Order: sequence, then structure tokens, then C-alpha cells
Amino acid sequence: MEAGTSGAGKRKAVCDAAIQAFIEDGYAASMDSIASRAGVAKQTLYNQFGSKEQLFAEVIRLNVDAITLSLDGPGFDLRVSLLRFVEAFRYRALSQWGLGLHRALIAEAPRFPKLARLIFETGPASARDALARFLRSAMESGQLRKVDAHFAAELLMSMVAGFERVRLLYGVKADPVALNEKQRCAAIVDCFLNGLAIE
Amino acid sequence: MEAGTSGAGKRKAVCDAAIQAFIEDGYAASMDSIASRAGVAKQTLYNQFGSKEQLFAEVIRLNVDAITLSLDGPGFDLRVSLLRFVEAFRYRALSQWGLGLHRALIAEAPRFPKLARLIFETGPASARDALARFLRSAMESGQLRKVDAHFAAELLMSMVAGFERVRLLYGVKADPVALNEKQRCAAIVDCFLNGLAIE
DNA sequence: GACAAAATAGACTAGACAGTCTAGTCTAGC
DNA sequence: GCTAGACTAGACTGTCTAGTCTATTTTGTC
Repeated sequence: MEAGTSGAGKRKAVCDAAIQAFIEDGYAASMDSIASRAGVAKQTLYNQFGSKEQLFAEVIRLNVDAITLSLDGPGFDLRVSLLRFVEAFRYRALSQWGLGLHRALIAEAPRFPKLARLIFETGPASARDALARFLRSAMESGQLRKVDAHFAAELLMSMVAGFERVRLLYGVKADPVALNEKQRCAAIVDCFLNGLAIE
Repeated sequence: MEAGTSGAGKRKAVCDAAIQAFIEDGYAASMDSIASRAGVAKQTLYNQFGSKEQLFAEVIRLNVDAITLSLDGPGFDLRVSLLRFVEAFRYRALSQWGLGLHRALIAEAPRFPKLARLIFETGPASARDALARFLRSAMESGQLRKVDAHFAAELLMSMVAGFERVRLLYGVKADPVALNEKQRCAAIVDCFLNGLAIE
């Protein structure tokens, strides 16, 4: 007898299948395909979630959380901490998983405005706020120029997941002569630190 | 007798209606709705474009071009030129028009990989290349630190249309205490110039 | 083993939509 | 005026999908 054979187990199997389907096909993924992926009858989806909209909202909510990384230690080296954040955030935003989720959400945001807002707040906005708190403490301890911390946090996140995320969303491969991942992260952090250096 | 009463005139009317419909509803916009928006019979769409896919590809192609702004003058002030670029690019990327086009394209990129690639090359990549050429000349004349010019161009474009574009795509209003547009553009350019200043 | 809750397959409804077809109208050039 | 070609309204086909329903089987609990 396998693990998810009824009740909560089935629910998990359905969520896994659904997020995968939504990542691949967006909201257009059919309930039939989700059911067959999960190895479950379609009726079970309706028993568990009521409707496609609720299933979508539920699995998206389950799969989004903030990056609350080890940004808080006060004694840490600024550059090292930022580099760790940048690498983690880059992985989140630019993995197939992150790109697919982003694509599905962006496409359906007009249809699900409340869900979109919730996801934005618990995802990107929450990560930005954590980063802003970290940057503010660095500003107060004289390691960075004093500017709007939220603005600075958004700037760093943009540098990581701006142009390159667009490129990946369009399905275009990286230029072979471009910098590799590590170099890119380091260059971003250095440019950011120079940009906000004490004059 | 109005302008677009047959032939090329109708075609223009259909293109206008179609791009508007795709911006609002994505590829899900129905051929019936496009026809009625254009004040045209559905058959006319098929006479002119053959299929929905071809209509989509055609109107997207018509509506994407590069920002080839006045970046080329050699004697111009670096900061002023960049500010002009940033403000123009910001408007392009963050207007309802730009956001809608972006949303529709991102959502359908997996279905239209060749079109997506074409659009990426003629749109963002082409703007990046123009900016990179401009930055390279600034580097060569000693106004900027010498780094990979493509990387630098992508960084600046990311700063403009990164986090904030995501926020708008999610339909979330700006934080009321945030910087206004002009301030934001100026802060971005200043951070960029500091980040790449000669040591 | 009996029973109740939950799951199953699969048929079914209702509606949306791409694309086709038809019958008839409008317009330009001759 | 006549004709060819484009346009029109709208009916129609075939397909796809969300969601429902039913009859049957499986599962966990006592």
C-alpha cells in the first residue's frame, strides 16, 4: 500500500501534480491532466478543492514563501552576506521552477487580483523587506551610504532577476561569451556596493 | 466612407483591434471578439491572416521594436544621456501597453518559441546592444570603469525594469512613500554611475 | 466480517472557441 | 450595367474543458 492512498496523502499527491502542471502549462492545464498525473480520479480534485480556481490558489500559496536567509547576523561581513543572498535569490528566481511559477502567476494575475497581491506580498515584497532591514543596519553602522533602504533592496533584487529573467522567460539561451553564474553574482554585488559606497 | 473600408485599411483595423485584445486578454482573446472590436466579419480575419497563430505573430512583430534613442552623440554628457535612456526605457517597459505585451508574450513563449526568440532579439536584446555600444565608448573615453559592456547594459536595464515591473505585473500599487518616477530614474543612474566609476 | 466514508472510472452536460461554409451584399474597374 | 473579388452576418462542425452524476470498488475502523 503506497503512501498517499487516501485523505491527506491524496491531497499532497494532487498538489504536487497540480503545481507541476501549472508550471508547465499555466492555468490552461486541464483538470483531467492534473488528475491523471496525480493518479487520481477527477472527482477527487473536486472533493478536495471544490473548483479549479481554488486548487490553483491553494497550490500557488503552498509554493510561495519568502527567502528569509541568514541575512540577520550583525557581525557578518557585508559582501559575503550579500553574495549569499544574491546566489540564493538567483537560484529561486531563475530555476525552471521559479520561472514557471512566475510565468503562470503573471499570466493569471488579472484574473486573480487578490491572489496575485497575496503572492507578491508573501514572496518578493517580503524578501525585499528582509533585505531592506539588513541593508538599513549596514547603513546605520556606516558600511553603506544612507539611502532609502527599500529602494536599495529593490535595486539589488532587480539586478539579479531583471534582464536575465526576461531572457529565460523568452526561452533564449545565454550568450556563450557571457559571464558565468558566480562571476555574475560577484559583479552584481560589487557594482551594488560601489554604487552605495560611502563617498 | 471611412478610412479603413477595404483591403489594407481593414488589415490595419484588425491589427489595432488584435493587439489591444491580446494586451488585455492575452492569447486567450477570441477571434470573435477581435473581429467585433475591429468592426469586421470573422471571415475577414481568416482571409487576411490565415489563422489565429499567424495573426498573433504578425501583430506582435508589428508592435515590437528597439529603443534606438539618441545615445550615440559622442560629445554628450554621460549622465544626461543615460537619464534620457532610462526614462524612455522605463516608460516603454512599465506602461500599460508595455506590460500587457510583455505579459502576453511571456505567457505564450513556450507555445511560440521562434516568435519569442525573434521578439527578444529585436526588442530587449537590441536595446541592450545599443546601450552597450554607448557604454563601451564611455569606457574607452575614460568616463566609466572598463567592464563587460553587455553586462553593464543589462544591469542598467534590470535596475529600471526589474522589481518594479514585477510589482506592476502582479497588479500591486506603488508604496505611497516610495520615490516618484523622476527621483527613481535619477537614483538609478547615480547608483549605476557610482558602481562603475573609475576607482 | 460489517459498515461508512472516500475513491474510482467513465459517461454526461453545457458552454466556449477555432475554423468552415453559405448566401447574399458592396465596391472598383471596365 | 456587368463582373470579379472582397466583405458581411450568421449558422454550423468539431473539439476541448469545467464541472456533475452514477454505479462500483476500495479503505479504514470497530
